[in-house]
Amino acid sequence: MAEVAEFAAEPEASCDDLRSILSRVGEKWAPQVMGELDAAPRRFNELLRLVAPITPRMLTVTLRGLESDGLITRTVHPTVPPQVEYGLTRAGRKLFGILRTVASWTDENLPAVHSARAAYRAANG
Amino acid sequence: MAEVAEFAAEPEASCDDLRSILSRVGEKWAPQVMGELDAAPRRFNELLRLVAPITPRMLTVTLRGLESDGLITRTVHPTVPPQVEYGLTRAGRKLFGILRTVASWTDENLPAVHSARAAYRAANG
DNA sequence: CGGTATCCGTAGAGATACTG
DNA sequence: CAGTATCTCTACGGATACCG
Repeated sequence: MAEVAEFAAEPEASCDDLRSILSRVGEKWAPQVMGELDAAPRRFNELLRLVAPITPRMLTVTLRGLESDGLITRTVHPTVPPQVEYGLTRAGRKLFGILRTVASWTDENLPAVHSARAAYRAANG
Repeated sequence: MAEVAEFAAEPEASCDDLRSILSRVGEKWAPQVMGELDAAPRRFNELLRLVAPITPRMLTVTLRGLESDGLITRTVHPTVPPQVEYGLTRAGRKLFGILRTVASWTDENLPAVHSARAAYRAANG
C-alpha cells in the first residue's frame, strides 16, 4: 500500500506521455471524429456518415482508442433498438481546442510547408 | 501561368494538411528532436547522444521528415571534418510552442488519462 | 443498430553493419 | 563526422463479410 503514486502531486508528464497523446490525435481519423463530437454528441452510424469514407472497423478502432485515453465517453442507452452515444469529455474538449490552434498554425504556414515539400522533393527524391 | 495558386489568399488548410502535421510531430522521436533543437542548434552526433537511445537511421529519418515540412533547417559547413547543423525554422519554433501547450494539457490531465486507461483495460482487454 | 471477425497490403520502426 | 544499406518485425489502415 505504500504507493509512490501518493507523491504524484506534480504529474510530471513524461516525454512518452506527450508522445502517446500526439500519436493518438495524429491517428488518421481521430481529428475528424473529435471535430464531429465537439459539435454535438453522435451515434455510431451518424459518425459513419459524417466521417465518410471511414469504415466501421476503423471507426470502432478510433473510438476505442480515444475512449481508452479518456477523451470521449461512450454511453449505452438500453433501448430497443440499442442506442449508443459518443461525446467528448471535458479533457477531450480542451485537447480539441489545442488542435484548433494547430489547425491555425497549419493555415498560416501552409504555403511554407508546401514549398518546403516541393523544394525537398526537388533536391532529393 | 494561369495558376490557381494565385487565388489562394486564404490558405484554407484541409483536414489532410492538419493530419499530416499531427502525424509528423506524432512520430516517435519528433518531439524530443524538436525540443533539443528548440534549446539550441545541434549537430548530428550531438542529437544522437541527446535523444538516446535513437539509432542513426531513425534520427536521419526523423530529421529528413521535419526538414521536408519546413520545420527544421539543415546547414552544411564545408569544413574538415564535415559539420552539419540542424535548427528550428521560425515556423518550427511556433509549432513547438503549441506542442508545449499539449504538454501542459498532458500534465494536467495525466491522472485522468491513466485512470481512463486502467478502467478501459479492466472493462475490456 | 452497433458493432466483430478475418484477411491482407503497406509503411513505420529497430538492429546491425558499413561508407564518403 | 554524418550518415547509408540491408534486413526484419510489427502495427496501422483498409476491404469484405458476418453477428447479437
